[in-house]
Amino acid sequence: MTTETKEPLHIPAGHGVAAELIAVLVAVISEAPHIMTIRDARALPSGPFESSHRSLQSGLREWVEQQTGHPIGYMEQLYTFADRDRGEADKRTISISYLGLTREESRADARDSEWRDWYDYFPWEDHRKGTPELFEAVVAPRLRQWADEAPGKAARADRWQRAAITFGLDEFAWNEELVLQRYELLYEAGLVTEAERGQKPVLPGRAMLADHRRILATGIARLRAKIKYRPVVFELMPPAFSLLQLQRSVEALAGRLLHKQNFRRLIEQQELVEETGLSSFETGGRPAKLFRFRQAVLAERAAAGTKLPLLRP
Amino acid sequence: MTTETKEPLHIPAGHGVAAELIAVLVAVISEAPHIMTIRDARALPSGPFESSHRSLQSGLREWVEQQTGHPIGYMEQLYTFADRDRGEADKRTISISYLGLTREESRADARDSEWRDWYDYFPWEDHRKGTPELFEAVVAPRLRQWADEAPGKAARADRWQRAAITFGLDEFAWNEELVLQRYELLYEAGLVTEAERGQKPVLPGRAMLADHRRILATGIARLRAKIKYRPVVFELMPPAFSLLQLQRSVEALAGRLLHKQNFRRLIEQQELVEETGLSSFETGGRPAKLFRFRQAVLAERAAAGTKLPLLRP
DNA sequence: CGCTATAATACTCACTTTGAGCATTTATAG
DNA sequence: CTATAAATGCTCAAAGTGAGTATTATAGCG
Repeated sequence: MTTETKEPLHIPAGHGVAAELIAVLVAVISEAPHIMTIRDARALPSGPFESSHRSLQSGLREWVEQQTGHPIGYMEQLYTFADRDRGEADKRTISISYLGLTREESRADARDSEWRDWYDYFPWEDHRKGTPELFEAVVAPRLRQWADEAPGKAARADRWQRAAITFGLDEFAWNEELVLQRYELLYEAGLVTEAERGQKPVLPGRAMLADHRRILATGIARLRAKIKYRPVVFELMPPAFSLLQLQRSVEALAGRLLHKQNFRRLIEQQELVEETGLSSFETGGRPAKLFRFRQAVLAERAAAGTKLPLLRP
Repeated sequence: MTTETKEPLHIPAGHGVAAELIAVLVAVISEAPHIMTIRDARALPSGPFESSHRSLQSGLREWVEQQTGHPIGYMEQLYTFADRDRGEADKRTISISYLGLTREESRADARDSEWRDWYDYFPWEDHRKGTPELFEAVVAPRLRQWADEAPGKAARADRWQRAAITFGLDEFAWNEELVLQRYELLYEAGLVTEAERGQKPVLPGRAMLADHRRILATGIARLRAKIKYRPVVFELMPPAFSLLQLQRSVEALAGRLLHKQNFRRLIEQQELVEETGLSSFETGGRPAKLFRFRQAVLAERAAAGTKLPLLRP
């Protein structure tokens, strides 16, 4: 939808800026969440926005296909930010990031691109086997130390509260959605590599070029939030799947385990899936019925139900 | 948080693009939702992103203050899009839009800027007095007509279903969050002015320059969604307020009426507010206790509760 | 062939959260 | 003193959730 305007709203600025497109492309591969990477798994697929591109989305699709040989299915915009420090002095770069979901097709196109488990970059985000030992051993003590370094009692308490909330320490419950807040706090505390160039990282977890790891954190956070109120997981599933497979995928993304029976009840009562009539005999137990996603829900359920106490009409 | 990179990820594109910042600045004035406008209320505050700006956000703040004399409190990014059709041939414009919330201070700075009720632009969005007559009279019949114009039976049914869902026709319930979808559908159906330049609009509602009305729709939709799970309304309230005032503000934004007792229960059990000890005797009834927002919740409640059936640890 | 391990699937039950509404209290304006 | 307008309190049923227990269907094995 575009509108021509006879009178431009602004005189275009003299210098202009460079625009860059960046993709967080996600697939679930053997029950683990993966992202597409390039440059020895240290960067996300990206490239400049050019005048030949029809739109931001299509520009990004072109870059990703060119760099990874992999097409994107579902896409949504993540965030746009401007960097002061890169490139020429007077030239700013604007980066527009997108979240993309796809089914892995194992087209081993190489081209310096590869799928990587996203927990390689954020080991502290996987709580499927309970709270990682990392927490007791490193995260909590180091954050405590960082909090104690603050000048002033109030500032120390404040730092510790922030740490406790975002990492689920003390009485606070773990909240899997706070991926970005956690990364930024670790960055601020100097515990991840991008922060201290050349120094040995305090925490395990692969670093990335520029702020790509931060963008990845943004993407993970968005996806973890979104699976709760929109049927996006299905973009990551094969055409037919068992309910346990579906559950494992959600668990992989959320980084936590779910209650099996209640998970089924949720899926069924929301009528998100329908039976294919097929079964899978591959698990060694009772065969699982295979389901497919009910495309109709995309139309029916335009949005989630309200949380406001509405008045009847 | 910025990271220097010795090797830039990409060689900046030769031509570059122009970047524009646009604000949807909201305030609630006498129980009606308002937005800040410029140019005879036909445009949103905006201006080019320049190399002197420290960041996108601060650039936008500068423009808005300059154009309207009004500072912004809370801000969040809305969406970024690229337009082909504006400006020079080889020069693209990237527009980055923000949602801003503020308390109106009635600083009548004029300067060609003014607060306008957002329902001036979207009369069909206000359902506080029930479904507007507009629906029976114009919206429904015109959408029916538009649906019937589609080639092929399937396409006709499809169009009508989309219309029914987004506008709450037939059996579908009204969903106040679908502001953008509704505007885009009306645009597609040729019922709003930006679409048919020079023609008389079929629907009432003030048009805007370029795609500013679409950006406004995006902002309203975001805000209507967000008030349900984040305490953002308080950014729009005075320091002390009664619960009914608070309710009226939410109703103004959502465009629907709420159940009074249940609304209070919600606010109270979530401990969003605390008593100030003061009362308001201005309403002619029993005096209302005045409350203030509990700043602490911003820290405590980092995010909403889960909707996934978690397994206990 | 019957036994065992592994899942899938079914059903239960207490508890919490909502939607809807009635009832009571405390003001102001005549 | 009375009518009116709110504010505030309280109840109750229905729906939604968390946490289990119980039953059914396969494959693999001795």
